[in-house]
Amino acid sequence: MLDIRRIRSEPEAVKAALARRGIETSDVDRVAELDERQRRLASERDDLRARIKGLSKQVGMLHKEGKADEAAAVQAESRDLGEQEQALAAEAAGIATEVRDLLLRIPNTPHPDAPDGAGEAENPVVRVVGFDPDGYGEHQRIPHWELGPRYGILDNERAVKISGAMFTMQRKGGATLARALLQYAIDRNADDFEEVRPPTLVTSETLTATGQLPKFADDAYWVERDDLWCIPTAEVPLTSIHRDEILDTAELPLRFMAATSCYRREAGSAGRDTRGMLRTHEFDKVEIFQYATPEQAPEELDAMVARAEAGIRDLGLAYRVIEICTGDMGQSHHRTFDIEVYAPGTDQWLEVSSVSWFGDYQSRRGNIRYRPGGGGTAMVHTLNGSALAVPRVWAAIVETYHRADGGIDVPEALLPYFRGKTRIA
RNA sequence: GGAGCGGUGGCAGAGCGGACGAAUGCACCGGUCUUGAAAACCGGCGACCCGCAAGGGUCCGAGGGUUCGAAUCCCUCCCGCUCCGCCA
Repeated sequence: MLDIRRIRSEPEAVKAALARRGIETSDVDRVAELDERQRRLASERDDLRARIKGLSKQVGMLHKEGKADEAAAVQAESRDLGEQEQALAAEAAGIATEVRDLLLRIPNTPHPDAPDGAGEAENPVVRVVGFDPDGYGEHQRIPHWELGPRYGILDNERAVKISGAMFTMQRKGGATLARALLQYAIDRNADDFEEVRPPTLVTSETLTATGQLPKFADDAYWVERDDLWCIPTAEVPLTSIHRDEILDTAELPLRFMAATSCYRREAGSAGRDTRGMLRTHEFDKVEIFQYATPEQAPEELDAMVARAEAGIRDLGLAYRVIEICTGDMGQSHHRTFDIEVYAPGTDQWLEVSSVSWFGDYQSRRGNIRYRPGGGGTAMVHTLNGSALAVPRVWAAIVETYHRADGGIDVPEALLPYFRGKTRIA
């Protein structure tokens, strides 16, 4: 959520920033106009309320002095004002709600350094690491959706029987691999991030704080009977850990990580990437997250990208880092870097991590504050990123580590999690 | 799910229709004293909105209602605790 004061004081700058996303910005004007009206009404209401308070005190005093008829006259006057006051209050409250509803739907402004672009195709590649297009053998050019069934480590036919399209099931070494990747990602970030096992069913308030609601309700699974939502990412519960709290500035940055299942309806992409593990309704991911001061945020963003990157690199996979351009950014994002792993069998760069700085967009929604020096409170900044999202890394490993003579090796970094085995299959 | 009790400032906790944004204690900040610290004493100390300011307003779990006036009374909901029921 953008700061209403910023919209008041520099509406044109806000609109210019939003326009870089290629979106229509008339809502900003609408908000400014409604806000102005709301404040005027609220101010009139405040004056009335102050008069009523004064009159009420008089009534109390007059009663004590035994002047009952004078008191009755004042009461009558106050009652009239009360009716006016209620009408004004109702109107102001209605407009305030309207302003908030609009604000919740206006996306974050991109960071000045975020690259301009109309969409995905214009995301600049920041660096490519470990990639040699000619460095792969024929045996590595087989997609994981063929290798998986061949070695009995991926059984999507039965997953579909159990849960329907776009659900997957790993078995044997494939299941071990999926779990090992989570453990691996947790272990290598445990130096700086507190491990959390958060709830994965959350309330609407929680899903609103991070930005999925109200605009993207169709993308999430909803448990209607209890009005709870399945999290699309651990970002959601982690961000709300300190919702409606004022954080101790000395403790910032405050870092958390969690391995959870993530649930996505993929409503807009039915029929796309339906094979294998490229796009699934349910998958596991280790998320790293932090609350930081605005001063700390830029370097923490770089540090989180470096962590996510190192996790992929140390698995022996080729990857590239891209920066997300203004036209491709998520609603809540201020600045974002993605890491894409190279999967030789499918011959694709697969997004396996997205690391973002949200500014105070989420913390304003969630009312998460700290006390900067010099008094008062301010919104903290939030940052998060996938340390490792399992399915696509799984796919890249299975394809990359397929041996010419058959079988799939365990990447060296994962050996500690394979109970002495050196083969996934 | 049923019954009972409860939700007040960073924490504990009083207030139960009128001058209450709210006693008191702890914590915290500043000062006096001290070589320094502790103790003691003095002072300060919630968040938010509008306003250049003076000042005004909102907030006692949330939302409605009663009243001239609600932290205080009534209703609904949410959360917590205790007991019962059910149950990995």
